[in-house]
Amino acid sequence: MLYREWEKFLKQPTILDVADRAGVSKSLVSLVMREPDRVSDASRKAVLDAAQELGYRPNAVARSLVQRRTNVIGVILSDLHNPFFADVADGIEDAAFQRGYRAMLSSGFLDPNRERGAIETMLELRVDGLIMLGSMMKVVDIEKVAASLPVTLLGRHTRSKVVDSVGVDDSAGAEAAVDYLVSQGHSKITHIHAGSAAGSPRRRIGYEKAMRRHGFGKHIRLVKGAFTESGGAKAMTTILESGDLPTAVLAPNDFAALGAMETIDSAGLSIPGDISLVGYDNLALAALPRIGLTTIGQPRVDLGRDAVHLILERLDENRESARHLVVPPNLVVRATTGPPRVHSTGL
Amino acid sequence: MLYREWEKFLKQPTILDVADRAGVSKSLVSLVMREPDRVSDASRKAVLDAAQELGYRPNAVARSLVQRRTNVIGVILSDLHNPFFADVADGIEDAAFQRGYRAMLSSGFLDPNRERGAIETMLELRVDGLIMLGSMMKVVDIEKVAASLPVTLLGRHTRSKVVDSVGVDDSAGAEAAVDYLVSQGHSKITHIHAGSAAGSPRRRIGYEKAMRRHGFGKHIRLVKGAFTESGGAKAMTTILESGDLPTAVLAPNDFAALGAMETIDSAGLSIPGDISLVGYDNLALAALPRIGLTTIGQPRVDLGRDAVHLILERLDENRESARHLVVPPNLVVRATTGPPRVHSTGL
DNA sequence: CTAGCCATATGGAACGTTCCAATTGACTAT
DNA sequence: ATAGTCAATTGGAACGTTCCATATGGCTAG
Repeated sequence: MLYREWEKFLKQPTILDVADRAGVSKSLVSLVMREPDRVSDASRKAVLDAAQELGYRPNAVARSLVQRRTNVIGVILSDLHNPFFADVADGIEDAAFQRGYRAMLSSGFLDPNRERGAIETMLELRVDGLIMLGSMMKVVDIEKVAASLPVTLLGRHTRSKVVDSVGVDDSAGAEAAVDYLVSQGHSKITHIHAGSAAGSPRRRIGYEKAMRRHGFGKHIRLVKGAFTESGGAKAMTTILESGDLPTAVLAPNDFAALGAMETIDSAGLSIPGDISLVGYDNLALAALPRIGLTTIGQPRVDLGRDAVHLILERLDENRESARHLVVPPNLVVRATTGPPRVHSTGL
Repeated sequence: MLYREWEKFLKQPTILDVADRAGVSKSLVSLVMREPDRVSDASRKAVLDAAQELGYRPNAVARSLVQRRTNVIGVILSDLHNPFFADVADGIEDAAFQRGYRAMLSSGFLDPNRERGAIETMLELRVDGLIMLGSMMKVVDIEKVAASLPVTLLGRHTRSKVVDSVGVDDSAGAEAAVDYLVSQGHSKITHIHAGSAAGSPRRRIGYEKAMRRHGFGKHIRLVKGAFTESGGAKAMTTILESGDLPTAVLAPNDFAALGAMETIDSAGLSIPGDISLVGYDNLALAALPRIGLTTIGQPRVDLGRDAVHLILERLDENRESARHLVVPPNLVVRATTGPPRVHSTGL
């Protein structure tokens, strides 16, 4: 038993040890592990018993080497702290597991260089596919990676011919928000946008489109902010100082909405009494007491599942051409929206 | 070039391809990759150039097989969504990377069975060490795992002789909270606890100890809640309905504090005017506008770093006996605490 | 009694590295 | 000239699996 006592951890038993003890060949043991049905009852029992007694555990490293396949899907999260990514990662792990794969997560630390390093590690580890959540890298660089393995870009849109993508229809989300506000009686709806940051342009387009569709083109008003709390706060300050108050504000995401909320609060105005506020992303914090932010939700777990399926289509079904999936978002109504005060209901 | 066109992805070049092209032996190539200094300048350049031209990337799977070491540390997060774990994971990835290791994250989905499965996968993958963040499993089961590799338990205390642990001094944190409240003039401080849930007993002990130390033993009051928002809300309701209001409440964690906050709000009482409130954990949400929760912070990144070091001590320095690290927490003062109203300042 | 078949089981090569003992050859000291 | 030294390099044996072509042996049909 302790025949190698000088080793800190006992040498793990191999398939050969099991074969010896069971009195069969290593090939048979291997077969029992992979396709138990193809083996006679007696052998199967002998092997299984021996494996049990020795505490044998297949060595995935050796298996991967000969199979040239690790059954691992690499996932690079640009930011571990983003709760949106955490949800998506859950969906990924789940879907991967059900198809016999494992997910290996790694953080990109919001830094393209560290992200690049994380990818390099994944490639050395020979993961079978790569899912990038909110990557900070340039698409051309990602396309180079896609020469070695299937890559899916999640949460970013692309028309690439080699990397797949799955994203949310940001335009539709913004439209839904405007539609809802209009249904509540709003017409003076201002949009804080985040410039050309990922996702923002499409949200802006949806906003403008919906405003025009409702005949409120003249009320379109865009204020530059950012995807951050302070970006939202500054933009809101600009709006308040302009003196021309809208009855509703559509923020580019929940963080910005939070900043706007703070600004409105400290100006002594009420939400939604004076101004209705809508965020985007439906982060967990949007549901917190005292916050209760109306926002646009994204089917996160579905996104994860879809990303895995895209990888597996290339791996197991030999798909060659890129696919780009777009899933629709949904509106989540909470406490920061309501009808505008009567005197401003227009008409 | 496309000599294997039928393959979806080009066969990756191996060390042999590089050796051929550089006109040297495979052993030399291997040496260049590992210890470039031991090779003549000419050979080094030839090999590096050849590798570059072929796009060679070392195969970590093959290397791991022969070295019987993967240079990967497995990390099981009981819950990906817990922002506390995300911070710690950051610290782990960072520290591991600096020591030449990679971290492989996996979620336990808050379910002991799935956690068990995640461990099994890690073991098959032959990770070199395992860090468990907030594990839901029994310590005896984890100790069995520790027979195969070094295991560090993080965020849970244990006296185990085989698994290491690193945790926060929960008792000291609760003491610090009480000390601060007393310094503000409070004496009627009530503690909502979470029964025997991980961490709660120590926090309660710290509370009681500090209360006695200040001579407020008679004001010790414990109300059973839980580590959840609803748990905090219910406990707070109990307190309010008792009619005997404390001037300050120490919640078992931030979520519970949030629930308590909601209850106090809807009772029409003010924070901190009527009741000061202290949480525990310093989650990101504690810093949000409108929330501004005073709470006990934990040095998360340090925790991660320490956990990695514990693993590496066993791996690289042959430590045999278990170590249990305890790091001190720190108080973060925000808006939910202040002096009690004058009429209740006691004396 | 022989041929053929089928289910079951086997040995050896391969996967892409690292490790180690052994080889080479230039140079130095005698 | 000869032996010794040293740096640089090499070939072959591992590592623990899977895969594949082949062997074994009992059974059935002629």
